[in-house]
Amino acid sequence: MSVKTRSKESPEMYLKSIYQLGETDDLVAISALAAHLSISPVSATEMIHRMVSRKLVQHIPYKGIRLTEKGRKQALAVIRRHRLWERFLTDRLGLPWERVHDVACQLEHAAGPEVTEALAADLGYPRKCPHGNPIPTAEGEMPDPEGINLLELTPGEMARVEVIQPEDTEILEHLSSRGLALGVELQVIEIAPFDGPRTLSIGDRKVVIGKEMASCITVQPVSI
Amino acid sequence: MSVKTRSKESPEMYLKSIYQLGETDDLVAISALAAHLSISPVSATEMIHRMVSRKLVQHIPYKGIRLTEKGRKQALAVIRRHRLWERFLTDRLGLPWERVHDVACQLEHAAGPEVTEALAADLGYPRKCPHGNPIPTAEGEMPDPEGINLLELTPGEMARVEVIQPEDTEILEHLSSRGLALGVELQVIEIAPFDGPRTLSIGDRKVVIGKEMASCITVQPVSI
DNA sequence: CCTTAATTTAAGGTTTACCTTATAATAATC
DNA sequence: GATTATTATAAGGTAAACCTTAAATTAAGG
Repeated sequence: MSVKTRSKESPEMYLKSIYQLGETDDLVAISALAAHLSISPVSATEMIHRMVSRKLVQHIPYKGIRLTEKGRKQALAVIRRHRLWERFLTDRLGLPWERVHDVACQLEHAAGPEVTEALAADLGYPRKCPHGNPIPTAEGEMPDPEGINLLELTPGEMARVEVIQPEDTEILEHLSSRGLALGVELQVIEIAPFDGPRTLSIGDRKVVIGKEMASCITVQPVSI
Repeated sequence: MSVKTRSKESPEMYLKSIYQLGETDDLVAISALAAHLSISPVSATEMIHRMVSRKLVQHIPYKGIRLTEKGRKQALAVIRRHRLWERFLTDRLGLPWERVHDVACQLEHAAGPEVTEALAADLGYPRKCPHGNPIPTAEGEMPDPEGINLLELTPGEMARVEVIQPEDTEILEHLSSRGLALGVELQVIEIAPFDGPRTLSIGDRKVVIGKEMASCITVQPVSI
């Protein structure tokens, strides 16, 4: 038996965040990272220094940070565990997909490769998490995401929901309550002037969602 | 997103230990607790103070400690989660029972009641962990253990293995490699003089195990 | 009763991961 | 080139859990 405080947890959160933020920008600003993790930039800088000394990230002062290959591998391992646990929670335990993120955040730090791969096997090697995000492979590769942003659709176009990005349960429940879910087919009815809120047709109802929200949804256009 | 260090982990380990040690003795010596957790008695005392202020344990100076009702409930909740995860790891992921304890130790801290009960349901509300220990109920009751200690058997008696207590993987693999496993039937062939090592007949082989080891095994006598 | 052993308290230290406030350095823009 | 905003560093603090060493207290046995 041993107690010892788990020290890998925080760095793993950082790795995940840096990876995610790094998908859009090559160099991630520490201030952006701090905001994403809801911590002060000073604390983030401190931690980055520790992670630099562990060769997990590369820091270009006044420019930003970037994962090293080692850091990238670790980040993908954490993301893999996270998304596999999410699948487990929905597929095996029947929890609603809107609510599995937070639990998976706890579980993701507690499972070595042996358990992770056994879990993946049990789940039938799923390729996507319940929100539609691709699950990194055991070899540390992130499959290319498919689809386009909902914002890119023009009125009249139809599409199938591929990814619902937000991690916040409240937001997801909001979207879910309006019929938005993975695989659902929708049609853009109208875009308010000046690139404003979208009016969508989902099933037999009309739903209006703001630009902010719409940008978090990835879709696959389908021919009418 | 939030980082913040998980502070419930250590107290939960203490609760588990105190519960386990409290099964044999009403009052648990802090030194015994410290030894069980591999920490210094001074550190243990410190933590006990914190737990007393949270009304989890009762401390009678120079005598020992005891769980309060609140502490007992929490301890049983942790043990329930632990044993359910163990069952999950063996039953669903196919990991060997000798090796699931450590992983379960990580998972036990990461699951609220919702997840725990969904897990219990998925597993079919098992009543015992893979080592034969009873799983506390969701209501916070610990089922009475059945069986007697292997030490109590006399030569010639036959019995079925009910519980294999040790948590150490090495020890468990040692026992496993000699054919000892839950449900296995054995017969006591001989007890060395002065209450010494036992020679057991398991299947078609003879196995000698020391008193220490034997005391960790609970059996159910079966008529010949 | 007195000594020994166990227990507790005190004092000071460590690590991790956070915080704030303030100053210094750099980048970007006017 | 000077100003502004961002970024970094410095300094000092907090909290949880651990550590050691040393002194004080209490229990228990001869």
